[in-house]
Amino acid sequence: MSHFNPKTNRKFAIRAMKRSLETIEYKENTEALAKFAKALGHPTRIAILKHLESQSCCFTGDLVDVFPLAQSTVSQHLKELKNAGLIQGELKPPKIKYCINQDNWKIAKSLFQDFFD
Amino acid sequence: MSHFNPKTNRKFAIRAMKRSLETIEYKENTEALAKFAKALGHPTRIAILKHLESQSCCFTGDLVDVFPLAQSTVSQHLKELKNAGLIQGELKPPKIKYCINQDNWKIAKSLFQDFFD
DNA sequence: TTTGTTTATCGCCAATAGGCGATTGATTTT
DNA sequence: AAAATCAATCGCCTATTGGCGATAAACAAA
Repeated sequence: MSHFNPKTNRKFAIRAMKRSLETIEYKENTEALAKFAKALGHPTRIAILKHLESQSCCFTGDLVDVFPLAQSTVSQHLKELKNAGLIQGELKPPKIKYCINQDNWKIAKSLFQDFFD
Repeated sequence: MSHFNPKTNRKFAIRAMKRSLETIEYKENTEALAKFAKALGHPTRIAILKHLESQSCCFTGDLVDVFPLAQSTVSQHLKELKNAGLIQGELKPPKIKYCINQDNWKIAKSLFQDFFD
């Protein structure tokens, strides 16, 4: 089936257009995995997590010293890792000690494992 | 150490400001892992890869039928997966058959494995 | 109470991502 | 040669990301 576009003087295919306004239904693990992956999708955040793994825990300020980034930028990355559930902050006033969230870390680990067979 | 801001009538801390215009040096694997993770950071792309795993291979059109997304949108996701090296396209004119790129898949798998201990 | 220390948040900006319809280009089929 | 099929790309739009400096908020220390 085709139609004619007088403006361009060309044929064009009729296509059934779609709109994803009907929010897509994914299998449950799909979105969880994508969320973890997205949080890991920046080299600075990978590096932060590696640092937390080796140090077990650390303060925001420690990371600011490690990376050539503004304090606000580091804080923003920490926020994203926290929102994804990969880390957690413990108040040690006036500092905050960040650690890997072991429960979610295990979940993420197994989601990636399953995904890659 | 602190200074005084006459505009706001407040003290403020002096902070050594940083600029990351000096492009950051990460360990090699860090950026590779982040790149893979970024490509996996969208549920549609996860779903596409799961589909490719189960079917071994498929055409763009098949995916357009599976997802309630426009053909151009699906094509865009495929492009990103291809750029990340996770899939590859084989010409079967006039179609294109997409498959998992097994070599890079193995690399990604081991990077994630190592990362999660 | 004031000062200093530490971290989060705000406002701004530029760049990227994600979605779409329309179009193009390649290739088969008729 | 003409028509149909298929996938990539273009242009457009909006939303999100990533960076920064400045400010605010919380608390310890003096």
